[in-house]
Amino acid sequence: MGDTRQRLIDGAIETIRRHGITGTSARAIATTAGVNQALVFYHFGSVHELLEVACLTATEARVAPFAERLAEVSDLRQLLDLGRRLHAEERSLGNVTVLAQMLAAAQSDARLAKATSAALHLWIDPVERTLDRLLTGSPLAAVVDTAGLARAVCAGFIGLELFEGVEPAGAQAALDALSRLVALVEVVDDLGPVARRALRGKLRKATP
Amino acid sequence: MGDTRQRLIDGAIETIRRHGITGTSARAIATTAGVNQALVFYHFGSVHELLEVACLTATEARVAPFAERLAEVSDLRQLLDLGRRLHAEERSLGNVTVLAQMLAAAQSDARLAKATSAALHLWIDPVERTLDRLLTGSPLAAVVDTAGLARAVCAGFIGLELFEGVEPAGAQAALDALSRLVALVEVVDDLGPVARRALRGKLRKATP
DNA sequence: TCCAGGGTTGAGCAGTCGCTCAACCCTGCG
DNA sequence: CGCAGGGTTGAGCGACTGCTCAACCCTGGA
Repeated sequence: MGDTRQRLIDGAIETIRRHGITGTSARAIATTAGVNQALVFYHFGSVHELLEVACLTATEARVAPFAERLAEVSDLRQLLDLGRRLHAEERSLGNVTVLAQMLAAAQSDARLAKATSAALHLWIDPVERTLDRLLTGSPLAAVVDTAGLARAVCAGFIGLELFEGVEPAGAQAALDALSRLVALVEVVDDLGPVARRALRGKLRKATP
Repeated sequence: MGDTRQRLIDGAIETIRRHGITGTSARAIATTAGVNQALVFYHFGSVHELLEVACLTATEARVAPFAERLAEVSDLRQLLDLGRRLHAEERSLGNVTVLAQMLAAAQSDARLAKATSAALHLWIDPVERTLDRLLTGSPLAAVVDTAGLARAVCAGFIGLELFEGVEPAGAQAALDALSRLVALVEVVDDLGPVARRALRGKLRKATP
């Protein structure tokens, strides 16, 4: 019966969400899971192990619907709008609270860092692949590093997730502003040879 | 004698940096400060209070050299390059570890959230003012919300700070990619009436 | 019917947490 | 000199931490 195991994973996710990493202990997890605290160690060996599994599980669940819709995205602006809608319409879909909290905890725990990195790439990799797809054939492809850009996009999302706790309105405003910025980039892409020549010239002399 | 008080603040900052929020207790802070643990409560009343002061102090110290150089920035690209250099040349200048960790902890503690928000604005506000200055007169000013954009920029920095622990190379790549993206935006700004008309048209039909 | 074994339980261990407190040192003022 | 008071100390409180363990329930096979 994997029932208790699953309840513990769900309990861990729920506990991190509601009380942060600092408020997440074996007993706290077991309580929200409605289960005896000794079962944490019977099923996972340690709280660390459970947290790792929980982080991966939570991230996988959040990434899934996002990755599906990524396939339908056909330009940069749609990509960002997708993120913005996910963030706005349903926090349980778009948010990355668990991952953000785990990243903070992983900062001082090498074992957690490895598993958290894996979860992080569940976000980075699909975004990077989508960027690769969108930018092939575009003059942007020559100058923009999709790997770096994907990391920047994910870092932004994670940072905004942390803002939510202390300044709820700020996250949405930031996403809106970004959405408009991306529209500008696309304009460059639309403008034809004159703009592209200017762009290349500018980048040549300005890029380090 | 404000000596002990200051040592405790420095100790708190150092402890958060080295061991994260989860590894930061009154005893741990006192130990790295070389001071008796009871002094935490004598000088600050509670660990919460000390953490709040430490977060504000650390953030102020990091913001100061950044804000100085902000005055010399004359376009968007220089702004991002400044952030990139600060991040690269000296972690103790550019990084925002303490703030990132406090934001994570504040997620589940309303009292911490207030002070952390204040520290957060030590970053957001100068960036927003600089963006306001850079964009006055530019056609970008009409479409880009500087408040939102400033939050997006800071969120990106904070997210990248968390990346550093689990994927050290990723942060720099992300900053490089962003720097190139901003160069594109400036190209739009340089291009004259044709591009601006296209830009306005695109934004009109695409902005929700 | 018995028994083996996965799953579960509450008690409890050693250690740490935030925090308090009486006792102390040291400096400066009357 | 005495003594008040800011600053400091180590001990210790109750609560909580990760984790262990013997005892238990329950189901399935012999």
